[in-house]
Amino acid sequence: MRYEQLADLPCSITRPLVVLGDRWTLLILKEAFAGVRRFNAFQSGLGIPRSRLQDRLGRLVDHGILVRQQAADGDHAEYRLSRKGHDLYPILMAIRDWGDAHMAPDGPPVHYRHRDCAGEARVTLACDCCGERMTAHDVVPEAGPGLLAHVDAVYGAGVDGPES
Amino acid sequence: MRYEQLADLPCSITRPLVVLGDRWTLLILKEAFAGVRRFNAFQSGLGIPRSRLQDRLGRLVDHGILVRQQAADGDHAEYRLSRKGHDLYPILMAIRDWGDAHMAPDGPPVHYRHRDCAGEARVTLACDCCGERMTAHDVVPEAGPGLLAHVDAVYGAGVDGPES
DNA sequence: AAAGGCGGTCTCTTTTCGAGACCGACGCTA
DNA sequence: TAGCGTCGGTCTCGAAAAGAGACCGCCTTT
Repeated sequence: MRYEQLADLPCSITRPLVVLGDRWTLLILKEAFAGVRRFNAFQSGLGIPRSRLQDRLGRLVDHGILVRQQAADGDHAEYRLSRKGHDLYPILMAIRDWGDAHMAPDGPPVHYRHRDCAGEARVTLACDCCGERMTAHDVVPEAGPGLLAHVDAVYGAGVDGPES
Repeated sequence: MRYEQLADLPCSITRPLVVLGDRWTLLILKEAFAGVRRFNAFQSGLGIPRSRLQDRLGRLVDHGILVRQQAADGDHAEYRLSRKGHDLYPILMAIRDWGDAHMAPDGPPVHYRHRDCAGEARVTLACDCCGERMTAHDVVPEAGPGLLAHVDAVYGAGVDGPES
């Protein structure tokens, strides 16, 4: 039970990872972005055990990342990305960038091209104010409102901190 | 043994995930980017079992993501990010962006500010040719050199495909 | 000599995973 | 209408991984 408690920490990296950080979840989402929607297609595409897939799809639906519905034409089930799930795409592209750079000795297996353009999709880290490109060295962490709310919730609002 | 075999697939999302896709690995790296270098600091910072931490640090060192060395001043061990490890930062920032957007009801717990600037670090997906911002809908996958090399390796070079 | 910090190991129990059989519902087709 | 294939989904069971916590040798400090 210790691991799940990490989701309560006031950290926007930790909280998603409690949901996404396991063997299969991000691979399932990768398939979803590739257009896969059906249970059996996920299963055969990844080789994931059926019971595991069932569990992971359920969790993603519970978190509002996938939406389960009946297909319009037939009557089989469909798992589609919600808006929230769709927003995960930059994460997968960031992983791909790293994979292309460090785990693809023969060059990228797949180009992710811009529709009707010679270019390719790339993830960049930049300042949303001045637009300058950034690396980890340029980043300074600073407490935000979510942290203060967390402190209030844990130690009670109206006090300065855990001194009592 | 099935899961590890995914690392052989010609996919730059799958291959990194076989290394990074488990409960703790990305959390350990998050700590590393926060400046943590010592075994006990990782352990107490995350609450990870010591044996688990030992295993994960070893794997990250094996993959050249962390480098283990003796500290300059004292004689304790130090785990530092290599260049390859440093390049993982956009992945963590992409996760954070999503966490801030979808799992931080009270606002971001932490701002990741640009040094000496009011702005904040943001991940964006854009075309490396025309610079236009992109989403999953704008991306068209296309076979790259790594895929062809993989086909050659599996089916033998000099043939057109798996027809033999 | 005692105490405490360090990275690291070992053991034991619980949890999760993997493989594959199995299920009912539905749609074909003979 | 009986047989067959496909669909999403469930169940069982042995194997692998995770969690906890004690334990270790080494070193420094007191």
